[in-house]
Amino acid sequence: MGSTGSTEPMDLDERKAAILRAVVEEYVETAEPVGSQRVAGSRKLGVSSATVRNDMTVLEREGYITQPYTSAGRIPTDLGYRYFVDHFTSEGALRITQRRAVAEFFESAHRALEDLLHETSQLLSRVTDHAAMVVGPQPEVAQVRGVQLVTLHPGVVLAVAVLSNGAVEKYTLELPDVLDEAQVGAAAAALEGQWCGCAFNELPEPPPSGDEAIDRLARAVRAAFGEMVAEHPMEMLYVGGTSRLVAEHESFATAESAAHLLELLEHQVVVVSLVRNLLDQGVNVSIGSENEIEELRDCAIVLAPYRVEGEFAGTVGVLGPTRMDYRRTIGAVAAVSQQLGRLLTPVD
Amino acid sequence: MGSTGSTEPMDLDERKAAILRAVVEEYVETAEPVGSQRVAGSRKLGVSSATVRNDMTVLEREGYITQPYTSAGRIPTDLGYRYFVDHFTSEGALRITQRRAVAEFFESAHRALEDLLHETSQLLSRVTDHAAMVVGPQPEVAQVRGVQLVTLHPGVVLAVAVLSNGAVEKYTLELPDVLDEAQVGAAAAALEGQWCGCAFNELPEPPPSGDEAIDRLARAVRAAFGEMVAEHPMEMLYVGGTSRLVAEHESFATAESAAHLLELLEHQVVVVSLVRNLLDQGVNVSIGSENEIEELRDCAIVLAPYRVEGEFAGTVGVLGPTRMDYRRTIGAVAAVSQQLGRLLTPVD
DNA sequence: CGTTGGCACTCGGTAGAATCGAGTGCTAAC
DNA sequence: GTTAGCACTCGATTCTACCGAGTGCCAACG
Repeated sequence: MGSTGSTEPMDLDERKAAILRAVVEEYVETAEPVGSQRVAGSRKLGVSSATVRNDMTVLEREGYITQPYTSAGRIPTDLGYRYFVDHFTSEGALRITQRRAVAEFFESAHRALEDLLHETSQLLSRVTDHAAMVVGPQPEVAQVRGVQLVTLHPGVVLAVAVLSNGAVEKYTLELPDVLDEAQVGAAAAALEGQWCGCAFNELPEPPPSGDEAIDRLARAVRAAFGEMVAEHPMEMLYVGGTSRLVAEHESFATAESAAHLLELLEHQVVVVSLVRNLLDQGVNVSIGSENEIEELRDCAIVLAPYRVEGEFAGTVGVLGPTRMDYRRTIGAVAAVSQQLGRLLTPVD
Repeated sequence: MGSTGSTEPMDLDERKAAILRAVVEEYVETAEPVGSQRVAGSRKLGVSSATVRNDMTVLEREGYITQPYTSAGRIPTDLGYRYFVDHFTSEGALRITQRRAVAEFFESAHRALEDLLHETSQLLSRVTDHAAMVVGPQPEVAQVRGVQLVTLHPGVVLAVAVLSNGAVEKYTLELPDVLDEAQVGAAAAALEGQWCGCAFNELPEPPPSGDEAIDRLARAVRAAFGEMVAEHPMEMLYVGGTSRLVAEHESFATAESAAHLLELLEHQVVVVSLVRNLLDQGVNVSIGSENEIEELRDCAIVLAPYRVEGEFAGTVGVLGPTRMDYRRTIGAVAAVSQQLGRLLTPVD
């Protein structure tokens, strides 16, 4: 377990690592600064509290733990949590009840994609006791399977694209021309013919037909879809269990910070790109000050991508206080991401 | 103003009404129990604090105000707020800046329906400083304008219905049969032909074709859509500005209650039916204990339906503490509902 | 030299006492 | 019916004393 040998700066001798581990676990459980006695007593280290104290001063000097005020117990720093996550977290632990909850959920899951993802976020939140996020599959890489244009009112056309991942993209267009049904139908047929099988983020120019009004419509549709792809990172974001953020507020500095978090989570664009950035760097757990966003200074984020047919499809994750049970959380996030990917992979 | 004459139990003589009004306004502003001096002083009642005290004991006996403990100032009861809302709220007041914010928002609004409603909820939240809800147009009453069936994988078909209000309903079907493109297309054409123009909640039985597999698919689609309508009250709910709930937590008993509210707001079904119930009874403002739901005991709900082409289409509303500025809130909700309805009404 | 027991010291948290003051109810006079 | 005066109430604030978990350091020990 305690990795020995390497001269990496992030390395501690075995006993110090065990002490750090004890501090983290104890603090996560009790939310109170943990003293040397508690560590020496409840853990089978076989050393006295004085020895633990000595090691603790070293751990503090190295930045793994800190004391909230002189002569109080120690609490982990972000660096301490980081060490814990990197070293003591390999076997994700998950209570049986939780594991069963996840399994049951995915057994009986039978819904539209949006509902499924939404409820997945609630499941993950329930299992981890933290706020949960689910980023839906990227529609960009999905292929177009159908195009439909519907006249809602004269001069107003709704463009609908059905994608291979089950998502439906749509855009309401207001047109300069008023087209009759036949013209709209012709445009739809032309687009569908050309776009079926194409990736949604690379739609080719529609072929010119005889009719200028039809072509104008077709080009408008393409422009609208192109803009959708470009503008938003269009992945849908589902957030569940935000109430846990405020229930956890003991762990946060003020109630205000919880409010800030809630506000942050309402900005899909921000969250989606945050998640994407982290994952691009290969990060699965981001702790406190490792986050660049100020509001997340007291938070930890645990992410796991899910795969469909071997391809990266989306991400599930959790947002909670740095003082969280990382083993359980990581285990739960991993389990859910895996099951979700499995469920979304067509069976045949 | 102070309605005179009628023998309704809910009636107060003019001065008592003025005192009640002062208590509400003062308490809403300061969040502190208001005493007789403050009322006598800051208001031009022309009576002494002793007189105010006498009236206050009456108001308390009648249940309009209460004191949190002996010999403290008075705070309004739910009944007191109710009287205030019913009598002093007729002319909705709205600050110029807010009114402009609403106007600007709806000037530049150009989005898909979902995005629009979502952002409307955020607007309303910003303007009122409370959590805001927007219930989307009911898809049931909308007419079908297009039907499409798309084979996602062999044996898995996505059924899509485009509705006249711009909404798109979809359902993923898993089939016993594996159909080829021609068969799926035939089924889609049959359904589209028969359903176009029909209300989404009253889709007729598809006509039998020659092919049993096609008919099975068509019936499955109808069953799926029928189930969607029956199961959920399918109106989409958009909630914005939940962070205000916890920012307001001074007004709520505990931080827990804020957590409960957040959880409640995540259950679309509950909220939608709550809103519907209130509105069915012609209620626009529901205060504290008037709500049947326990969690809303400290909350007030302010609602306003919006109309499209004269028809009831949906609802916008606000959820905040009972201690809110009702005049401003009611004004804002009314303004937003009106503008939203106007925007959704086709121009020509 | 690493480990351990002993000990003086620190400092947040809690409990209790004293105080303050806004506000009330009541009574008597206007 | 209204008002001034007055004794009284009670939450909020401040101050004090005290407790005790926990530390850092030192001297002794194997």
